[in-house]
Amino acid sequence: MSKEVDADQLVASQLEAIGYRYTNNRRRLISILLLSSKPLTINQILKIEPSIAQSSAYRNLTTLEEAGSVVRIVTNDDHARYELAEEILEHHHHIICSPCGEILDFHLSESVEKTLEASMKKVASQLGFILETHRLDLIGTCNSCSNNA
Amino acid sequence: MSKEVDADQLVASQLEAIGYRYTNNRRRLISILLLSSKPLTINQILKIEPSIAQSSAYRNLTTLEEAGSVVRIVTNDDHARYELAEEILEHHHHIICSPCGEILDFHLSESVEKTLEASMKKVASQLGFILETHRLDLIGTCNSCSNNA
DNA sequence: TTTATAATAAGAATGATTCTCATTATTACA
DNA sequence: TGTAATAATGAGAATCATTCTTATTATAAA
Repeated sequence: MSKEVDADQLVASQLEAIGYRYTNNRRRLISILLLSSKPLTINQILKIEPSIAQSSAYRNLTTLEEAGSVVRIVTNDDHARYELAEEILEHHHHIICSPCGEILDFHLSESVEKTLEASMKKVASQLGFILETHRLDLIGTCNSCSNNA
Repeated sequence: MSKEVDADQLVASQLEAIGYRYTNNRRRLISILLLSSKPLTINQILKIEPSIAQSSAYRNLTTLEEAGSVVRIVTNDDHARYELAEEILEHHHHIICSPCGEILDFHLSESVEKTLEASMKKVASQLGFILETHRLDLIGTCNSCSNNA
């Protein structure tokens, strides 16, 4: 009962819920993201799977985002990156290398996460917001950028 | 001894440090950001001060970012926003309305902030990153978008 | 002042992303 | 099992925020 199978079924039902099909291109995109441990740019995805047309990749990743299967991440780097939604990957955060734009995932301990969540809930209600989710990004310089400096 | 004066002097020295001048356009941009309680898009800034050429606004905000006076914030909304750097505004976080892209600032209590910081330091060193800063964004729906839904 | 350099404004160029449209695949159902 | 209706695809055109170019103007140093 691999994680891959679960993800596949989940995505299938998420697409179906909004009247879309789980086509070969979409399966391929999900599988690429599943094998990657970090968010990927469109270019990185197309390098892995050159047979998908660029316009289809953009269109399908947008569709998968609407379905709630994929998340689009933008940073100051000018290429957006895509990764599987937290429903598939588990809740996590990003550490971003500001020189090269590379993004890695990490997890906070459950207790820190709980503390944070309580504070955020309070803040959101004070400001009249309905809270959907939160995002914690660490910004810094990765090992290889440090060495090439 | 207003905050405005302090900010002005700080920006002046930040620009000087990298060999740039604190011109009228740049003063105007800083003053607009100082009066705003939230990050602004280029369009919002130009609406407030239409006499600044769009290209100058982009160029100068980039210059001010290099100087460390201003921060550029990108979200999934496709207009970047600018606000004064934390050295001027104090450390804070953002709550973002996903329907309309609006961003408000908020603060976490010092104790929560401390807890977070300790965790982040650990994570960064484990991943071989030199940590610069962090960013916590709450994503949700603001009051007026809730009402118009 | 004169001279060198920085800043400005206008518009052109760039490039990621989105859109268009003709073609192909898939589903529903007769 | 075909056929109509609809969704997905791929190629390239279009869009639009941002950056670049260039000629001109302002500023600072000597």
